Amino acid sequence: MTEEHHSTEQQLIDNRIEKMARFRERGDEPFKYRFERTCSIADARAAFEAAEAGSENPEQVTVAASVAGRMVALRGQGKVTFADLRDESGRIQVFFRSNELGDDAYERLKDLDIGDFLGMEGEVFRTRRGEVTVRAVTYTLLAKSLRPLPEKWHGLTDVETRYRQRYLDMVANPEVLETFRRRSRIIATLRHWLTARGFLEVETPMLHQIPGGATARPFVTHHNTFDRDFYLRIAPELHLKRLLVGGFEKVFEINRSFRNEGVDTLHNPEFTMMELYEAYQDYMGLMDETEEMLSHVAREVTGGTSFEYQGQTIDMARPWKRVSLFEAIREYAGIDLEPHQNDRNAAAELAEGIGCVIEDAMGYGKIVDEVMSDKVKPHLLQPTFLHDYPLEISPLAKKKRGAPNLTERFQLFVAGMEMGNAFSELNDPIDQRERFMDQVRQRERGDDEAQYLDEDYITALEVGMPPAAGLGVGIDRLTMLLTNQASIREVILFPQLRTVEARGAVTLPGGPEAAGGAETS
RNA sequence: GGACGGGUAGCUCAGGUGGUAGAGCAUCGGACUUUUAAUCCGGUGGCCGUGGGUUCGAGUCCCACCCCGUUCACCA
Repeated sequence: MTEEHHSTEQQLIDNRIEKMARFRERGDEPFKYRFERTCSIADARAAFEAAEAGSENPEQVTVAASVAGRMVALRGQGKVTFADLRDESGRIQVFFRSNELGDDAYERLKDLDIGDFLGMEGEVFRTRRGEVTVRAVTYTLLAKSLRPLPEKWHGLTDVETRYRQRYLDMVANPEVLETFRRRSRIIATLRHWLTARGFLEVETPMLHQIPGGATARPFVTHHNTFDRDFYLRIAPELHLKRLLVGGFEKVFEINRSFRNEGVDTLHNPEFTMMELYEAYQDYMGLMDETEEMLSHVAREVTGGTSFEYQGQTIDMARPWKRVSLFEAIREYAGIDLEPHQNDRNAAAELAEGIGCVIEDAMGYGKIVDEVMSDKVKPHLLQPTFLHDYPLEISPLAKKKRGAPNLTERFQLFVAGMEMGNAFSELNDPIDQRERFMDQVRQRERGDDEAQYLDEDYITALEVGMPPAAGLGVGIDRLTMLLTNQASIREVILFPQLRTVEARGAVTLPGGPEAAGGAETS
């Protein structure tokens, strides 16, 4: 052995590079520029089957077709070779025969590998074994694949590789494509439903000077020429409501928010939210609309309102259960926190009595929230609205009519997951300032998730915002529900994982050392 | 951050009590003109996650660390 040590993987790659080089030596560029297909693979199959069905001699039917796709299997058998070709529409068997292609072209099949993209002109026919197949009249290599694909039978199961190299996951596990098609359809359906009802789709900043609209820790980033820090938004809420001040009456945004919190099966640092705001509406009216909208989406993407989620049957048919937060706590936790709104310690004692972990820093609102999360949420399998939340954990919601310690707020739960959050929007600037000040006091007491005072937002409310209701829906979780996935990472194309040292890693431009070096405009 | 499970060939996985690292698929060579997890014959291929330690000897035992998954805590 005179050569230096090569890994198995490198040997497999070297083989393919040599094959690629042979194409070049023959003057056949292994990475083509264009190929004229006459049809997709699914259409080729459909056209053939239609012709066959309409023929008196079905055995003799052939249909001409040019198709292209990735070769995903190869079965050589001497002077004939079978392969499987796949495009986005489906898979079809292709057939190469020595005496039809000629010896030279047939020999060159040896320089093809699984994973290569091929284009071919051929005749669709049915083999003796009954499989619809394209017989190649000519074929051409469209793009060479230089790395081996995962094994054909077991595919790719290693979750880490599936997430880090999603393209391999997609090639090896076609059902992954289906999950993300459905995600796209969920979003398209929502968008269509909203725009059809007069909602205007808008885009508001993701770089915020003051992170607001939610209780969460933000990511910090830095603008060089302004020489100041920005925060990646934790919610679009405050900007969307400024648009109601400005004169839009129905707006929505579907895009990413970022929260610098833990990662688990329900949380990714960047996630997609749909938020909508509707002037002259309140939270009860919005509950009706939420029901209508989401049951419509479920029907559009699953074919019905009833479907399986992780072994449970979920039924999204209207109407959905509506129960006040305190009633739900009485029902599922067996304690009544409602009478203790001015006695935080009594509430804490009751909560601890049923096994909840209550910290000293937690106020009444957080205790209620804790009990709900711990004892109520897991029971809410069928779509359920909990409504009327404590004031102190709802700083952007209007006080409930006739119950000023509560807010007109609801959350939607399905399959034990929080899916949505909504309220009658607080539009009294004096009240809003007080609520913000209360948050600021909580922050000063060490709660780093408490909200910041946003003076400009108060100014906007002072200009005047119409009564309105707003809703946020977690699109990733909605997608989990409607694709029967247990982890949020299965519905995010490129979920965030810890970085590992990449092979051939390069230093990124624009880093601290490179600052000022690269002029880009 | 804690607990539990995992990391062995390109992929999927085996490797009782420590003793030269295995299979299937893929790959390479050969046979084969209707196969489809094609078949048959032969071959190549390994920093056993990383770094220490114990030992004559470590994939295996000990310690630390890295990464992934589940879960608890926190959160949406």
